Amino acid sequence: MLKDKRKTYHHGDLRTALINAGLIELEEKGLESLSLRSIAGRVGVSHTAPKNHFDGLRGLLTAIATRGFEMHSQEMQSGVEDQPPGKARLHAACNGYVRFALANPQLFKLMFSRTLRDRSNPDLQRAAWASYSVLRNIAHGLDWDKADASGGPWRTEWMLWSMVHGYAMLLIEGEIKSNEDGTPIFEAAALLPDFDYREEDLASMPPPFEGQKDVGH
Amino acid sequence: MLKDKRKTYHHGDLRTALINAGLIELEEKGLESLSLRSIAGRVGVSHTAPKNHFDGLRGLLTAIATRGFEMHSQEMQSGVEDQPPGKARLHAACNGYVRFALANPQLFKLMFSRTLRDRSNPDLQRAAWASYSVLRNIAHGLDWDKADASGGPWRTEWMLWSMVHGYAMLLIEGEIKSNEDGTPIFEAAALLPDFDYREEDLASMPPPFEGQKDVGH
DNA sequence: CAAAAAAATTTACACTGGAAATATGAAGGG
DNA sequence: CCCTTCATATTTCCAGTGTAAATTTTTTTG
Repeated sequence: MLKDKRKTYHHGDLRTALINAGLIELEEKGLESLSLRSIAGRVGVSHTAPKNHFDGLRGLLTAIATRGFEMHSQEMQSGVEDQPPGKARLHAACNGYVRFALANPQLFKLMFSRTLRDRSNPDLQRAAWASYSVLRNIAHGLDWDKADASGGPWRTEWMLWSMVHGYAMLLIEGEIKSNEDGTPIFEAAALLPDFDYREEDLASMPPPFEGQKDVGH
Repeated sequence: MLKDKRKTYHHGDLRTALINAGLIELEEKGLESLSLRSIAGRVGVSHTAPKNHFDGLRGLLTAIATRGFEMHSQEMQSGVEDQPPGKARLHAACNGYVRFALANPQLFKLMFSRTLRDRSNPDLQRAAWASYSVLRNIAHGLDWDKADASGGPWRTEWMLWSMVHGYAMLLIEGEIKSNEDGTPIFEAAALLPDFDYREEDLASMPPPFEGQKDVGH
């Protein structure tokens, strides 16, 4: 009765236990020195036990990254829903993007590391796309000063994404200095150009990266 | 006479040989699977030989990153000098920033990895500052639509840096898709807001991150 | 030419992730 | 109830990794 795992299996729900332990170890030890053995050890199983649930370390990292994208989506979405449609939501989404990165720096870096995770994993792709869509859906209504000029509709969302992602990265890596409590000196939204905002339909938007229709590169 | 190393030392200039070999191995094997032993092996020395010239793997990576920032500066500077002062130079610098990152993705990631290099190294700091200064000096003349509003003078340069850095990162990691030849679909400059440009003096600008005066955090 | 210092090697150690064979325990069928 | 089957976890082993200490080799210095 001490250990009440309600699972029917051998030892319990090792899969999610490993992901949870991985999330903790990740921020504790850092992405670089994270080890499969220490994650397994934290759960109390041998270092080869994860093999039954994940395709090696890479597979576990992929699952952790997937969880990360789900958290990322939620962090942005929660801030967005409080705000009225328009510029306020855009600002909330951008601030949420950066807030998540600063709260989970190692996880954030893992999520965007091409080599450490398995990008062909469908769950990961779904979660990553959902996360990006929060930003994308809000960005679509924007009418940007140069929007009619050179490029297709991707230009505005890539510009937004680049800005907010770069700001998060530079803050995490300590290149841009932040307040003593870790919060950025400028909110992400303070770096944005002063967009005009207009509502439009979302129909004719192509995907911004290899996701959805384009799944599997 | 076959091996004409004009150095007076024991085996030659092992220090720069290791850096050069490291640069090659880095892009060949990738930042994650780079190994001190394989770098040393490529030069033809034992894996503990680097100890005499660098403070462990971290020291070698720091030296490689330093070299990277020097290359980065040059890549931006070369593009800038051809252009007339003003917006053209800004665009050239931004394009150079991203061009370098795409040409040396692993090196670029190393340069901005807080944990892999030793940020307290003075040579690294100097080189990183010089690289950033190219962008910074050009950014200073910009009068941005919200420049008078919330923040100090850092806001414009951080916005520029974030945008261009994020774009580079997302391209490198394959999140934003590029042309078949690897070049980006949009030049970095095409993502910039339409700045007004005015000349001003550079006197009252505080440093944008822990560099220069602030050396050593 | 000898002493001192620098540079590189050898050896050993504590780690890592992965593969293969083995043990454990739960589920399903007679 | 027992027996088989199969998923799960462990044990053992292996090729790597970076680092430290002692040792050898070479260069520089006096």
